[in-house]
Amino acid sequence: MIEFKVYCSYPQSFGDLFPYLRKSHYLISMFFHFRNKFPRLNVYWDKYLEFQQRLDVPAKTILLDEGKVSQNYIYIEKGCVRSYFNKNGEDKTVQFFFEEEGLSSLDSFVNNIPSQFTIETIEPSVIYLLPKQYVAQLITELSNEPDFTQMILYMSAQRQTHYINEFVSFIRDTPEERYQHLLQERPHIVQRIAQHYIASYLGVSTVHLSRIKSKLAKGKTRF
Amino acid sequence: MIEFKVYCSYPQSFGDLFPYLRKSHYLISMFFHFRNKFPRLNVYWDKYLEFQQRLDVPAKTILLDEGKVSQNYIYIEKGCVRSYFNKNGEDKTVQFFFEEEGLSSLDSFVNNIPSQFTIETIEPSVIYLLPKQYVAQLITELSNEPDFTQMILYMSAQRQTHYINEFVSFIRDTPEERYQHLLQERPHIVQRIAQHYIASYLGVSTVHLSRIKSKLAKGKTRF
DNA sequence: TGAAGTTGATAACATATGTTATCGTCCCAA
DNA sequence: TTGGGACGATAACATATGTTATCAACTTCA
Repeated sequence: MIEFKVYCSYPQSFGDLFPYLRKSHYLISMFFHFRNKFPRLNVYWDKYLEFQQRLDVPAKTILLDEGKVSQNYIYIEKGCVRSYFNKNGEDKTVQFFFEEEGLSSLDSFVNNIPSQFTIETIEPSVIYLLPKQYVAQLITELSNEPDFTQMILYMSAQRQTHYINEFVSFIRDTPEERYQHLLQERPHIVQRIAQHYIASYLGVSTVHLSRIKSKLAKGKTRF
Repeated sequence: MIEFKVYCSYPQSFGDLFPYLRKSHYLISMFFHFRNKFPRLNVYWDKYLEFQQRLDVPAKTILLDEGKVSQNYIYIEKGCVRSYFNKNGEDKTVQFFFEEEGLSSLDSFVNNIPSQFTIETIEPSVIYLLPKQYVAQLITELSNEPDFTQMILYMSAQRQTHYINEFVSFIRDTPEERYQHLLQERPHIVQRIAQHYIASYLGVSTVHLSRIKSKLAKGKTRF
C-alpha cells in the first residue's frame, strides 16, 4: 500500500523519541493483540494474569470514555465489544471485537492523550484489564525474546494492511457492497451483532441498511 | 487508536516469518519515507544514490500500473505524484506526494503481489527509482544503526496514526468538512493540484466540489 | 497564432441516502 | 404476566450527491 506523508515535527535525536513507557505501550498493545497468533508467547500472558482485573459486566458497559485517557489494555475472554465515536449526537461504530481479542484506544494508550473513541460492551462480557505499569514491565521481558524485531515488524505490517483495506473499502465500495463483503468475509459479525450497530459500522442509517437487505433478499428469490 | 483483528493464518515459527527481502523492503520503505525527518541517515541515501535511476518525465507519466508488482522505491526530487485505483472506470485518488517524499505501493513492494494502485505524475517531475535488490542491501547496513528498533517503532506508529486519521475522516466528515480541513491543514494541496484530482481525493464528483466551493464562497461574502 | 485539449462553473434532472413516523415482534424485568 | 423498551421493516418525504450537458476561460503545442 501507499505510504503517507507524516505532517508532524520530528525530534532531533532518537534517544528522546521513546520515553520508556511509550515504547512499551506500543509494543505490548501489539503483543496482546497478536497473542493468539503466537502461542509460544502465552507464558508471558500467564505470568501477568495476576495483575489483571477481571470484570464480569452486562451489555452496554463503557470500558473507556471518549475524551478520557486510556489506562488499561483490554482483553476479551467472553462477549463482544465495539469502539465508536460521537458525531453530532450520533454513534459511528469503528470496529467490533470478540472473544480472545485484545484492544486499546492505541493513540490514547501510547501517547497519554484523550481517546477519540468510546469502547463499550455490546453483550454481557468477561473482560480483563491490564494497567499500564504492568504493560511496561511486560515489554521489558519481551525484549529478550528472540526475533523480537521481526515480530514487531510482522505485527506492524499486518496492522497497517488492515487499516488500509478498511480505508480503501470506504472509498471504493457502496454501502451495499460493503454489506455484501461483510456477509461473505465476516459473516459471524452479521449473525451476532444487532443490525443498528452493523448499519453504524457500514456508515448508513438503520433504515437504509433495511432497504439494502430487502433489496438483496428480492434479488435472491427465484421462482 | 483502536487495534484491528487480523484475519489471516499465522505462521508456526518466527524464523519463517521474514524472508530476507520481505523484511528489508518493509523497513527500507519506511526509511526513505522518513528520510527527511532523520537527517542523520542521509549518508545512507547518498551512498545509494548511484544505484538509483533518474527520470525526468512529463505529467501523467505512470510510474506503477495497478495490477503490476512494484519493483522500485520511488523518490520525488521535483514535481508531484498521485496514487489512485480504478473503480468502474473511474479514478479514485488515494493520496498526493510532493518534493522530497518517498513512496511505494507498500503491500506490492513488500510482498511481491500485484499493486492495488496506480502511481502517476501529475506535474512534470524528476523521479528517482531504487530497485529492490539495493533496498535489501541498504537495510542490512541500516540494522547496524543504533536505536534501529526505536526508529522502526516511531515510523510504524506515525504511519498507523496517519492511516487511522484518514479513515476516521471519511467516516466522520461530510465532503464539505473534508474540503475545509484540507484548506486549513494542507492548503498547499488545494493550491497546487487540479480540482478534479481534489474532488477524486475527497470522494465526490467535480460538479459537487464546485458546488461546495461556491457555497463556501457565498458564506464568506460579507457586505 | 489558432485548434484542440484541459479545467472549472453552472443548470437540469436522476439517484442514493437520510429523517421522521408508524407498526409489529420479541424479550426481559417489575 | 404484562408492559415498556429494544429491534427491525416499511412508507413518505427531504436532502445530498451523481450524471449529463453546456459554456467560458485558459493552456498547450504544432
